[in-house]
Amino acid sequence: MNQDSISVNDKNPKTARGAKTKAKLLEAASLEFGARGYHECMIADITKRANVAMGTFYVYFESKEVVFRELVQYMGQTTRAYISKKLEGVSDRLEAEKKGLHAFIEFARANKDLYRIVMESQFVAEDAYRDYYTSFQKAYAENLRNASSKGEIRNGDDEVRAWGLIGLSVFLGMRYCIWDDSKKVEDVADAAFDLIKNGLKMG
Amino acid sequence: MNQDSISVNDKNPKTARGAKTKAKLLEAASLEFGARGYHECMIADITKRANVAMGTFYVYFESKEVVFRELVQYMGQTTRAYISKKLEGVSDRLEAEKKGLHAFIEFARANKDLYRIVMESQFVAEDAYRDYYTSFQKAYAENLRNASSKGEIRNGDDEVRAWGLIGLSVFLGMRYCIWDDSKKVEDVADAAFDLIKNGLKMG
Amino acid sequence: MNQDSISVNDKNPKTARGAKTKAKLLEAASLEFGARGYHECMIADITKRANVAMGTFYVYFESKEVVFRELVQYMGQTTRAYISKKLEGVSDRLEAEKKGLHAFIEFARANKDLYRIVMESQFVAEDAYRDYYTSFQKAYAENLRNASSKGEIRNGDDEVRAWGLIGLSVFLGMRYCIWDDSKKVEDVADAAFDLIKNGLKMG
Amino acid sequence: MNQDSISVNDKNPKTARGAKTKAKLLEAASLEFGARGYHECMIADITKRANVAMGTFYVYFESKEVVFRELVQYMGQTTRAYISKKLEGVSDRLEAEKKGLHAFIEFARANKDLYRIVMESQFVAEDAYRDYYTSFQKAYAENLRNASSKGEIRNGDDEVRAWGLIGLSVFLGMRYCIWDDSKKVEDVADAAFDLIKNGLKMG
DNA sequence: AATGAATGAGGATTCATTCAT
DNA sequence: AATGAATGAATCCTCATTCAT
Repeated sequence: MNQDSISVNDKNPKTARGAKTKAKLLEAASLEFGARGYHECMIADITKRANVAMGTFYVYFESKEVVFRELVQYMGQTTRAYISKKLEGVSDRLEAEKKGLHAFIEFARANKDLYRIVMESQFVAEDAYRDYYTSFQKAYAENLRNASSKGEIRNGDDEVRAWGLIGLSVFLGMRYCIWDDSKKVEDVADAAFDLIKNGLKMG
Repeated sequence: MNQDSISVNDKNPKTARGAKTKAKLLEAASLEFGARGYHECMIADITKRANVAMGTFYVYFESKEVVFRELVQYMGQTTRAYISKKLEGVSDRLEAEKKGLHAFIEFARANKDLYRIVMESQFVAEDAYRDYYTSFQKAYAENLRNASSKGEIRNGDDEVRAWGLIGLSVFLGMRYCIWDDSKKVEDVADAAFDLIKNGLKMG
Repeated sequence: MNQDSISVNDKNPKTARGAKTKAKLLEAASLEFGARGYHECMIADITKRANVAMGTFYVYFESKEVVFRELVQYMGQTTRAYISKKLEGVSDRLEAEKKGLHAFIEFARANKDLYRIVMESQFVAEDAYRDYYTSFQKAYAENLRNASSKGEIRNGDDEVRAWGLIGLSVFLGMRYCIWDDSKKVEDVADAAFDLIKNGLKMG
Repeated sequence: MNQDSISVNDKNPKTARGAKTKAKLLEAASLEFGARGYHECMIADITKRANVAMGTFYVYFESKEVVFRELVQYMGQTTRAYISKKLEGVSDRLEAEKKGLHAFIEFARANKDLYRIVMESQFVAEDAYRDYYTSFQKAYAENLRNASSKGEIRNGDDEVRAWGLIGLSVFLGMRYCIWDDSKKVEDVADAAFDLIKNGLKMG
C-alpha cells in the first residue's frame, strides 16, 4: 500500500465537470435524506434528483452510508463556521453562550434537511453523531471554563454544564426541524436559557 | 410486560396460551429492536428469539411497524405509571419536578432497549414519538402551573418551561441509552436541573 | 380399503347441528368466492362470515378447492332443476329453447355470486367447468334432435348448434353477472335468439 | 412481440440491449401465464425462462399484474391489426362479419397462450378484459350499422347484435383455447354464424 | 363438534451495488 | 466521466392447513 492509496481519495473528482456532478449529488442527497429519511430514500431518488444516471453515484461515493456521513460532517463544519462568525466581537461570555445557542438554532432552521440528517445519524452512523455533538460541547465547555476562571459565572463542572447546553440544542433543533412549530422554538430557547442563565449568575 | 395495557385490535389472543405467546413476542421484539434498531432487525430474529414460527408473529401483529408502535405506547404508559408512583406523597412541587426527572431517567435506564425504541420512533413512526413526549410535557406543565399559582415559583410560560424540561429528559435519556456513559448521566441531570431550579426560585 | 372408506364421506356432518354448520359455511363460501373471487378470498373470510372458528372449516371440507367444486356442482344441479320446472308443459320445442335460455339467465341473475364461481372455475377447476356446461349442451342437443326429427326445425349438426346456444348462455351470463348492465341482458338474449330462431325455422 | 406498441411507463428501456431484455421477458411471461395461469405462475418462472435474474423483471415492469395487463392490451392491438388486414378489400359487409369472426378465431388459435390470458383477465384485471371486448364490439357494431343503413341486412339494434357476435367470439375462443377440441371450433363458428346470418338477411 | 393457536413453505418486491460500454 | 442494465440476496408478509384441546 503506497502513500497514494492512503492520502488520495480515488472517488474525488479530477475535473471541473466531475466536481460539479459530485456537488449536484451531495445537494440531491441532502434534500432526499432530509425530506424522507435515510431508509426511505433510495440511491435512485438521489440520482434522479441530480439528473444523473444511477451508476454515476458510485463514481463519487463508496456507498449510501458514506454520503450520509459526509453530510453529517459537512453540517458540523458549516454550523461551527456560522456560529464562529456570529460570535466575532462578542466579549461577554454569557452573552456568547446565548448567542451561540441562537446561532445554532438559526442554522439548523436554515438547513432543516441537513439537521434532520444529523439527528437520524444517531441511528445510522452513531459515531458521526457523537463526533458532531462532541465538537459543540467542547466549544461550550471551553467558553464556560474561561468564564469560570474569570469569575464571571459561578463555579461548577463545566463539562457537565456544557452537555446540559447541548441537551437544549438537541432538543430545540429536533423540535424545530421535526415538529415544525416554528414560532415557539426561539421562545422555548430563550425561556430555557434565561432560567439557566439566572442560575449561572454570581449569587 | 403484559399486552392488556396495549390498544386493542382484532389480533388479540383469546386464550391464555395465546396471551403468553404474544407476551413472548413483545418481549423478543423489544430486545431485538432495542439492541439493533428497527431497520437492522428482522421479523425472523424476533420469532426466533421468541421460539415460535415466523407466521406466529402475524397472528398477533399486523406488521413490523405495528409492534414497534405498540412498544412505544407501552413505554409511555409504564413510564408514567412508574413516575406517578415515585411521586406519591411528594408535596413540594419543585422537588416533584426533580424527582420526576430522576424517575424518568431511572426508568429509561432500566428499560434501555425500550427507550431506544422511543427515540428511534422519531424516524420510524413520528406521531407515536410526538404522543409520547407530549404526554410528559402535559404532566410537567400542569405541575408548573400549580406551583406558579401557589406562588412557589416565578411566573412564566409554563407550557414553554415544560418543553424545556422535556428537552433535558430527551437529551439525558439519549445520552444514557445511546452513549452508555452511565456514570455521568445523573450528574448532568442534577447539574442542569439545579441551574434551572435556581432560576425558578422566587427572586 | 373397505366399502366405508369409499362410500362414506367422513367430512359429512353426523348431527343436525353439524349439518347447520356446514350449510352456513357453504353459504358463506358462495358469498365470499362470488364477491371477491377464488384467489382473493381466504378461508378466514369464509369462517368469519359463517361465525365459526377457522378450524371448523376443515371439519367439513378437505380443502379450499373442494368447497369451490362443490359449489360449481351445486349450481349445475339447481340450475337444471330450475329450468326443468320452467319448461314443464311447454310443447313447442323452439319455444322451449328460448324459454330455457331465459330461465338460465334468470337463474344466473338470481344467483350472481354462484354463477361467477362457475365462470371462474374455468381457471381453478377446469373439469368442473366442463362438466357444468356439458350437461346443458346435452339437454339443448337432445331438444334440437327431437325438433329436427319431427321436422320442426331445419336440419343441421345438433351437437354443434347446441354448443352455439351454450356460447350465448355463457356470454350472456358473464355479461349480466360481471358487467352488471342488467337492463339489457334480456334484450341481448332475445335479439340474439331471434336471429338464431329465424335461422332454425324451416325455410 | 415488440414493446413499443405497449403503453409507455418510466420503466421503458433506453438501449437496444434493454429492449431485447424486455421483449424476452414479455415473451416468457406470455408463455408462463398462458401455460399455467396467472396465480400458478411465479415471477421466478418468468425470469428463469427469460434467462435473467429475478430483479431484472422489476427493471421493466412494476408488478406481476402490470405485465399481465400489458399482455392483454397487446393482444387487443395485434388481434385488431390482424383482422383489419384480413378484411382489406372485402366489400360485402355480411361476409366481413363472418371473415372477421374467423380471423378472430385464427388469431386466438395462433396465440393460444395470449388468448388464455385475455380470458383470465376477467378474474385478474377485469377492466382490461372489458376494454378488450368493447373494442371489438365497437367494430362489429359499426359494420352492422353500415350494413343496415345500406339496406344490406334487416334493421335491428346494432349494439345488441354486435354483443351477440362478441358472445360467439368469447365462447369460441374459450372453447378452442381451453378445451382444445380444435377440429370443431370452426365448425361451431360457421354453424352458429350461418344461423345468425339467415336472421340478418333481408326478409 | 368446535375452537383458535401455530405452522412454514412460499412468493412478490426491494434496492444497494457491480458491470460492461 | 458517465451511463443504465443487470444482479440476487434480503425481507416482509400470506394463508392454506394441521394440531392440541
